[in-house]
Amino acid sequence: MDDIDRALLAALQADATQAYAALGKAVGLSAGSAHERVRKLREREVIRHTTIDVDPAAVDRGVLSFVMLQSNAWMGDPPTRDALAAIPEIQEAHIIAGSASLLVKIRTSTPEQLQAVLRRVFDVDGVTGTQTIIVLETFFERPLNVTDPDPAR
Amino acid sequence: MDDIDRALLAALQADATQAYAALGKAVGLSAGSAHERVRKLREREVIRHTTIDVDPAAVDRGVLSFVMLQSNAWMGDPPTRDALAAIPEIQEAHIIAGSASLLVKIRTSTPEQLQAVLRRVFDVDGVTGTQTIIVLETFFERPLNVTDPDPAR
DNA sequence: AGCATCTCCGAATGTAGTATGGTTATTAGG
DNA sequence: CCTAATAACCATACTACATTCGGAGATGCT
Repeated sequence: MDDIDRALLAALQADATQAYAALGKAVGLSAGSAHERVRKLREREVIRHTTIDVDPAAVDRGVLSFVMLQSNAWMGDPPTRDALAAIPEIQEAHIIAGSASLLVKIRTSTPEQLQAVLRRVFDVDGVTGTQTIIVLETFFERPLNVTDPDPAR
Repeated sequence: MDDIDRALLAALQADATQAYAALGKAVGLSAGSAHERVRKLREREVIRHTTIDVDPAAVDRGVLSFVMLQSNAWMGDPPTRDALAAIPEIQEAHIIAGSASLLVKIRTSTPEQLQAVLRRVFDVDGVTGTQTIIVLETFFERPLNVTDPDPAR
């Protein structure tokens, strides 16, 4: 994992459809060598998937919200994860420190649909309350930064 | 945007490297027709990018947190967006309704680095306070659901 | 210094992306 | 209901790229 690998990751984050010849040119390698490095990055699972970024509004998921869940028990076990994963509108779920215990990211078509999802969330074992944060506008959502050095090391 | 388009989106979300022949087979079309549909989805920008999913821990961004920012003025303007976008550790930034006014998603190598980022956030014009949510464990982060019908319509 | 390992390149082979033309299905209008 | 126009689909051909290979150079370890 050197600077070339990081440059390859950044280039692929920006556009994963480009040819290895172009990729190699961008980092100063031949197409074959670029290919070999990318293959290894996939093998090591530094690159986990190749995927597409879909416009939420175009598929009727224009309403974004974050919901913090209070609970009366430890929620870090598989049954809770599976119950949340079964709700398709939930895009992310995290266990958090602090007064709440879970944070989920939800995308729905309308606020009414959000209400329907919250009803399902309340049915998850252990959930005793919710606090909803409605997003009015998204400034940006971008790939994880891979190039910036870490000043601490 | 019919069921076939949605199936194509779902298949590409799962694996954007697969050949059009396989893609067509998955949705019941020839390779050429699948290609044509995907081309149009890109043209319409339903598909915004093709990108890779990088393991945060592998690039030293293993610490995830969400931070809510209080402010003493309206923060929905470009200067605020640009100031936040200039901080590479910030992966998402949203304007939210409620007592805070912004929510940002931050990935750092360590809690100490998070502290350094928060210092930079405080220097953004208008920011009067922060509330930090540390993520202990991520249950899942997955692509936007594109297949489930919306029961409301 | 010597050996092993790794990374690179350039050329080959095979596979997949892309463009084309003709056919069928779908829709709109008379 | 019938016709015309449009759009979607398929099969084929062509081009470009991914992938593999052998060999050369660099790097690091003993």
